[in-house]
This record gives sequence, structure tokens and C-alpha cells, in this order.
Amino acid sequence: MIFSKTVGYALQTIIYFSNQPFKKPILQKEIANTLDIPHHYLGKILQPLTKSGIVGSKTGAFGGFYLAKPANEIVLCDIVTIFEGADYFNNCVLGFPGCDDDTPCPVHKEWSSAMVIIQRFMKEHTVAEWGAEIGPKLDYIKILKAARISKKLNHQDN
Amino acid sequence: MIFSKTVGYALQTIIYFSNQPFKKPILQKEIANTLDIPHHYLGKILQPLTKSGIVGSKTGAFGGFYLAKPANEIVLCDIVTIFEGADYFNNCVLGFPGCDDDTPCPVHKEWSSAMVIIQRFMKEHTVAEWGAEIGPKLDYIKILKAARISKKLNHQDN
DNA sequence: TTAATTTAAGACCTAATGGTATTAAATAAA
DNA sequence: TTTATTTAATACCATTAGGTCTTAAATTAA
Repeated sequence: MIFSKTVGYALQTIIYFSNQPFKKPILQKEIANTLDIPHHYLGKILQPLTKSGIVGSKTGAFGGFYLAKPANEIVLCDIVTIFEGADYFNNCVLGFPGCDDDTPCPVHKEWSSAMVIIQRFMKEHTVAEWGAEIGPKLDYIKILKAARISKKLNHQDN
Repeated sequence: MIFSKTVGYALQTIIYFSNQPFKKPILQKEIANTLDIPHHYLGKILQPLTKSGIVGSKTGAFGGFYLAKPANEIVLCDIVTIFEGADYFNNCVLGFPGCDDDTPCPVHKEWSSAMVIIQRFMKEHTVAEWGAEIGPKLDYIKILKAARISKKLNHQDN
């Protein structure tokens, strides 16, 4: 996978939010359960998102997490940047630390022109575009989850 | 960085080979030193490459490693596949385990069409294209290495 | 045959990522 | 005010990635 699990979970969460009533707090536990993310781990992921201002939080009874910015102002790249840093897509493929436009690695130029495509994707598409689509898909997450649990149980039998 | 350090090192190594006389064994130590890769770690990277048939090896005096296939028959994708598996570019961005053309995640279709571009890059360009270019660039690796060493020494002083 | 050289293999250590559990602090309602 | 609820913060554990070290095995040449 291109991104870390953390980033994957974060992206899922933000897209999930965008399909919920704006600024209505949702329980961390509920999000975790719906998306099949370990819920304490989700807590750790939500905190940088909260600090960045993309997500808002409310402690105490009837609290939870919600999008603090309208979904059509959040792009996928925002999320990646929070966890992987701004240069994620600009770093040298070969890993040369000094590789840039001035002292390029052998692959630099052509690689960069390929990366522009995926950067554009990450920057131009807003989370709002996907929100409506995720609702119906939550079903298969539940199915997968159930399948995983029964697999685990079978494994214990052996 | 998109790829692991391991893949970065592997790519560097293969490209470096392609600029050396064909099938002439080069010392692991020498490669490591030139590319500034921890040399025992390079040993571990070279073994899957050797098993895959891309690299050949010769033990004992005057032994070493060399390209076992002509550089113009090796594409960058071959290297990535050995270390990250064949599906690296096909896995879901959001990390949904069941995401595919039939049960796509919200982002699946558009993400896939962006990934096709970078897959094409990885599959169409052979290592031979880059080999000639790397020679002159080895200088800046040495400079970077020297800079890092002096930085380390300064750090110890404090 | 012996000694030197070099990869092969694997044990081992360290740091980072992924994941769990606990306690503190904030909020809301009875 | 008290209690229940929920995030915040942090300590901790497990697994993987990155990196080191040692020994065995293969090869070459003296």
C-alpha cells in the first residue's frame, strides 16, 4: 500500500464524517466500530486531525468528533500532509537525500512528471465528492469484519 | 517517501550496476561505500535480488555481485515487486481490504486511473536508461556523506 | 593444503509503526 | 453537587523495518 495504515484510517474517517450532519458530534467508538478501526488507535489518529483544525471535538456527554471545516474545503492531500509531511510526494524515489531540480537523481525529471498526476488528484478532489458514496459501502465493511471475526474463531479451533 | 528505504537502496544499486561492465563482479562493500548504504544491510537487500535472478553473485576471492540480466530488460517495477509485492500499486488508497473493481471504495475509480500513470512509468522505463546518468552523480553522494559525517562529529562535540 | 577473500545465512539489536489500557479532565444532566 | 459520559493525554506492549555482527561456506591463488 502506498500510504501507512494511519493515513488510510484517517482518510476513511474524514470521508465518513462528510456524509454525516455537519458539526454533529459522533462518538469515536461509533466511528471505530463502523469503519472497523481499533478504537483507541483511532483516538490517537483523531488528535492531530483535531489540532490541524479539520476536525472538531467536544468532550463529555453528548460529545464526539465532527468536521470543523466544510467537506468541500478539505482535499485528500490535507490529510496526507498532516501525517506524512508536506514533502511526501516530492521526495526522491531512489531515496537520495540531496535530490532536487538542481542536483537531480537519474530518475528525477521523469519521476516528478509522473508524480504531478497523483499530486493533482490529491489536491483537486475534495472530500465532499466522496462522502455521499461511502454510506452504502459501509455494509461491506461490516461483512468483511464479520468474516474476519469468524475466521479468527476458526483459527482458534485448530 | 513513497517507497521504503529498502526499495530505494535496491533501485540505487541496480541502476549503479547498469553503469558497470556487464557481469563483472563488484564487491558488496564497494557498492555500499559508493552509495552510502550500510553494507551489511545491503547484503540483506542483495539476497532477494539474487534469488530473483536479476542479480548474480560469486563467492570467494575476486567474487562479488553483478547484473545477471541485461539492464535494458529490467524495469523499475521489477525491483519494487520483489520487495513490496505485485499488488503494491493496486491496493486501495483508503486501506479497505475488500476494495476492487466490483466493490470499489468511494475513491477507487479515480485513484486507479491516476495510479495507471505511475505504474506505466515503472513498467516502461528500463534501468539501462538511467545507468549512464548515475556515474557523474556519485560525486554528490560522496559530498553528502562527508557532510553527514562532519555534522555527526559536530553533534558529538556538543 | 593452506590462507585469504568474499558471499550466505542467521542471530541479534534499535527505532518506528501499529495497537492497547489507564487515568485525567471536560461536559451535561439529574 | 454528583454521576455518567466522552475526549485528552500518556504510558505501555507487539510487530515490522532498518541496521549490526558473527559464523559458515564457497572460491581463488599461493
